[in-house]
Amino acid sequence: MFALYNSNITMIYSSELIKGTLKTIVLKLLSDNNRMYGYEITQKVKELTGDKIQITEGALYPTLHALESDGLLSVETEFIGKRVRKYYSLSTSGKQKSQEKISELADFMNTMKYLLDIKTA
Amino acid sequence: MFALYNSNITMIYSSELIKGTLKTIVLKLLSDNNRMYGYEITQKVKELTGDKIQITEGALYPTLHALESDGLLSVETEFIGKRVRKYYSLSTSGKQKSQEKISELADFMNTMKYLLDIKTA
DNA sequence: CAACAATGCATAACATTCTTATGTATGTTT
DNA sequence: AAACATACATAAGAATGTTATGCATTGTTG
Repeated sequence: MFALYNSNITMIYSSELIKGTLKTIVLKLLSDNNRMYGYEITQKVKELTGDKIQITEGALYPTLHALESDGLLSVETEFIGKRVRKYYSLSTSGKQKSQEKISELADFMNTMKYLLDIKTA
Repeated sequence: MFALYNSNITMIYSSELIKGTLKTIVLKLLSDNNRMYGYEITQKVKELTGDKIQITEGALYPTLHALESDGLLSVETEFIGKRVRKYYSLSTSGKQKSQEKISELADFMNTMKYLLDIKTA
């Protein structure tokens, strides 16, 4: 099940665009999904964006740790066979923060789309 | 002449959102306006976004210098009385690059809006 | 079954790109 | 004359990514 824009063209965004949006993406996915683990998040984002947004592990794991130490996420460690898996879910304050960040980013996207479309001449 | 979203609420975006979009914003304004100087760009962005996006000088001037040294912008220095003013305009390769960056950012915005709206449940 | 790819976590060195602070100078308004 | 706006510039520091590396387990394929 896919939902892609320009799925024929594989255009991976230049990385600097992702900056500043990663936390919000993570919070959004967790607000929709109740609980997810790190690797799952990277795959979900790839899937939902048709490979356009690829979250690197070097970015994701520190971000998850930061959100956790801010009290926005709680963690449950589980073992799948011998392999560790860490499930993250939103805390109460995480749910609050999640809504705020999503609203802010959505608003920002509208403003940016307006800025990009406008002819100021 | 204004065009604001939520003009009653002054919500300045948390700064990290701007990251990675500044070059594109500058290129976009220059593709619409033929030539502009630095201070003018900061004011135009403020005006167009209803104060939501405020470009700091510490970010803008280094960006203009970088775009210039990449050959994307050309400069003309003028004096208004005794005060210096540096007008920037797109070079030929700058016009090309401008279109590319605008397309990429517009596409990214669509993808992000999709990501934010979706219910993955 | 051996090799390779995928799953799953983690951290460190480095790069990029902002913010904040500071500096210099001229022009305008109260 | 003080304050604010215009107009440029740069440097120290913070934030947040990439790239590289490491380790271990599980699934797939020739």
